Amino acid sequence: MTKIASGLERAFAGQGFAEPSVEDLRDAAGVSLRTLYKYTPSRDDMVHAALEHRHRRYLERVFDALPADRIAALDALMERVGGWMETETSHGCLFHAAVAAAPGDARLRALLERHKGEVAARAAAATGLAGRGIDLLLILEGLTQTWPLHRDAAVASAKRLGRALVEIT
Amino acid sequence: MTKIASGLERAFAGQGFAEPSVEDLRDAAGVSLRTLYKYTPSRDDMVHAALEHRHRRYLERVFDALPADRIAALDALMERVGGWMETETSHGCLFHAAVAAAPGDARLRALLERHKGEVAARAAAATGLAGRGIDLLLILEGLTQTWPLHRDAAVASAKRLGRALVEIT
DNA sequence: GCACAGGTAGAGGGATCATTCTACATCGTC
DNA sequence: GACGATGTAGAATGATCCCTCTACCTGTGC
Repeated sequence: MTKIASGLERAFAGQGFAEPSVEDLRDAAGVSLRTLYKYTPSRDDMVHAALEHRHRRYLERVFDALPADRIAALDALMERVGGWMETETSHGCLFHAAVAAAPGDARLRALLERHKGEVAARAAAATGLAGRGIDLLLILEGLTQTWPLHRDAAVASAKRLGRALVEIT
Repeated sequence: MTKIASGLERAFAGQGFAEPSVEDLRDAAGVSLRTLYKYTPSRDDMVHAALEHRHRRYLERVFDALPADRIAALDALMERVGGWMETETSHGCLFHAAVAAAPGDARLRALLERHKGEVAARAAAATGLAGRGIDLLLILEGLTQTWPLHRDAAVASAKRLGRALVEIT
């Protein structure tokens, strides 16, 4: 159920992965404990479901229908990530936070890898910078991490670095 | 006691912030529970002590005695961060991980802010790129986050972006 | 009108954990 | 060689948490 995943995502994004108890998660999901455990049979599964949901939402919101022009696409990309941070999360990347909270969970690590891989590929495709996926991912990661402290200045910095990357390509 | 802080740092870096029990932390610190609680009266204080210790070690290892030449300093900076990741942490930045684990802790957030501010200032000073602290911080954050997945390719990418930043300055 | 699939509310078990407290050992100093 | 400060070992406590289970409700197809 997407309503459950959506509620779980909101709870983890707002309170982190350690703090919310399963009863908090139940309230956020808006279902009973029994139903919650039916779709996500353990707390780890709740984390997983929340991240799967976020993955889809992130890709859609950040990469859909970017401008065709390369510079415009880069600028729009950075602005959308800034906008995502503004409305969706107060601090950093939820996938990295999840892995940091449970460093031993291989399933989570695989999900992180898949998420970042797809972000890099989509960024490279959207800007026509084939083979520069890692550079773009590095800028996006840097933006995501510095945004909470520097806000618009971080977005401006990411745009600057994006342009610089184009110039040396 | 620096021995306690050092052991705590090692435990949190290896197991994350949620997993290790206070008894695990006691073992890592190499003292008794009583002594541990004497110097760090709560588990939160243990986290704080570990991060203070890491802050000092990081600055020393990454920024001490960098080359005078700008490009050489930038390259060395990226390589040192890569080396730090290699030996000191398997995943991401410990300060961000700590804040992600306890999003409500204002003391932790202040420590993160201080740490990142000092990193940005030192990076700008070491490379003579005054006013470009945010750009450098963004690259360093991006490197730290992408290193676990891309290793040497992440370091190479950070060097490339550092050079590109110099070219447009 | 009824049976049933799937929902809610919420109490309870079993385990873990942070913190405190008691009892004993060690070591430097006079 | 005795004393006080400081350390160790580890049990006890009180709370929290994940997960299961019981008992009851609701809506839909026939």
